[in-house]
Amino acid sequence: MLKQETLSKNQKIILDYIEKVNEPTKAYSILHNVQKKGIKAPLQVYRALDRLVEIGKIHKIESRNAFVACKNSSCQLSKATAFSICESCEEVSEISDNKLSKYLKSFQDKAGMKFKKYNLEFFGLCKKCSIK
Amino acid sequence: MLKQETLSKNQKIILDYIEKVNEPTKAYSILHNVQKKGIKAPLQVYRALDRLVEIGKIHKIESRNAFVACKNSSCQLSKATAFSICESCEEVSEISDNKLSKYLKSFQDKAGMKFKKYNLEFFGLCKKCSIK
DNA sequence: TATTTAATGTTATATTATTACATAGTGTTA
DNA sequence: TAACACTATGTAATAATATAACATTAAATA
Ligand SMILES: [Zn+2]
Ligand SMILES: [Zn+2]
Ligand SMILES: [Zn+2]
Ligand SMILES: [Zn+2]
Repeated sequence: MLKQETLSKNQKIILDYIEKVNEPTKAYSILHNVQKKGIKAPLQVYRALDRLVEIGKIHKIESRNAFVACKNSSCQLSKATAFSICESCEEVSEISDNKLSKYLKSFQDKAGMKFKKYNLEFFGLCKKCSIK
Repeated sequence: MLKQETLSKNQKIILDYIEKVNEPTKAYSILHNVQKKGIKAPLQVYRALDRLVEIGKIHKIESRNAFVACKNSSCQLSKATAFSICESCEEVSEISDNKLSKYLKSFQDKAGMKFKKYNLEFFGLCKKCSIK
């Protein structure tokens, strides 16, 4: 049985906002920007974020404590994510590379640990920032 | 010219503690445990942590906001890190796999971004937790 | 309907991290 | 030595991120 696909009111409001801004967004910035829609407390934001991450609609950029909408048809429910992050302008893009994801999904730990998920973050300078 | 190798007093105290506990440790837990050594404020801990990360003596586990000592001869100064994390017991180990690091170091982004650093975190169940 | 599961609302609080400013040590060089 | 730069330190206050606890409501399902 699949996880529910229909979003609740708060979940919709928050996903809409994240998709609209189209760049990494932080929880409290989301909160400030959706207060006019009736969302008043951090917890309402964090609960929606948790759920949206769980169903793969958004991802958390761990090194930045920020959230982005998934650009990659929901990444098999958030199990395999990779991002490039510009250390100058903080632009983030989701990497969609079949070879890379195959390689990582099948990566076998020496200690025999079985992996269910991974998150990879690359850091560097984006094209714009590297010519500056 | 290489970054300075000699650690300051606070840096030594904090690195010693992290190496001793030998598991992911959080900043405020470090603070509580080194107060008897004269470290009184969060900032003293965070400053030392920043420096130790910079010189590759420790790494930050981004998804856990925790720090571990490097097990891998300093990871070329923190530029290329990979960890496995057990979602049940929270055990973390640093992955040392030549093929993996070669593959990731040479990974070429489609947008032409040049990477200088990466961090990879795998999640799953460790051996102990998977037989439970 | 009765039950249970998911979502919401609200207040308070915990946890993680930084700003700002003052001071002290260390090495370099004029 | 004096002036300077640089690194590290000390301290207080506060910002930013995230969760606990508890009450209520809505939706799903048996
Ligand atoms: Zn995705
Ligand atoms: Zn950039
Ligand atoms: Zn290392
Ligand atoms: Zn485990």
